[in-house]
Amino acid sequence: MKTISCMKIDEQLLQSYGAEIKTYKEKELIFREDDSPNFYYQIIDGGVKVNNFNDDGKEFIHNILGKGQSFGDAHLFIEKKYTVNAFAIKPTTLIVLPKKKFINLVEEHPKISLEINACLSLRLYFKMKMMHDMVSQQPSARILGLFNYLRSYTDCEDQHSFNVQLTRQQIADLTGLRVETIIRTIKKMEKENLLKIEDRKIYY
DNA sequence: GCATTAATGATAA
DNA sequence: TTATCATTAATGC
Repeated sequence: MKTISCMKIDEQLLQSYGAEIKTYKEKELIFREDDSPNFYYQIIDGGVKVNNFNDDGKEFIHNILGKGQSFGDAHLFIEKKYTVNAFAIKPTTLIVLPKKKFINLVEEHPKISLEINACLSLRLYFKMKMMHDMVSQQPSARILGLFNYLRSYTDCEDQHSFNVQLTRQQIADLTGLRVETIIRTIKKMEKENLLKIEDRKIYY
């Protein structure tokens, strides 16, 4: 079966609809909780994390995105405010298209509309799979669930050599576990051949 | 040197 | 068993 990957929208096309290039510094806010979604965002270069904070002020990361990926798209089809924040985690260049123009683009390009549908569906599918693993008490199950989810995003589906480009702290914030638990668990998992660690980098 | 990230040990819940 | 706290080592700028 041919998988429909999450194709980014052609940058030229976006620009022909009036998209702008925006740059963000590390740790700069892109949008915050309760903002009204007004733009389609696609990453040209850099990285973005989507998170929020619980009552104790602890961070929970919902997602970390890289080059070529879009975010916040689901909010453009509904009238709801953001429930999360988005931050640049490194110097980042985005291409940004206002909501109305995005809708125009989608209306005039049914094929792209279908791709966006497939993309959103795929994300939902893997998110649900991950949620299933996340309620597990076993730290290794949560980590595996997260890694499977992350791998589903990447184009390069090289089995066994997917490089997890997250710090252990970020993995902890994504799984709701402590960083020490992550460190100790992934070492155990390496011994069980569930993943590889080379040069402190995690390969799954 | 300083900041960040990773690793490890001790102890409490 | 995991969280928490403290400490130390390694890494990158």
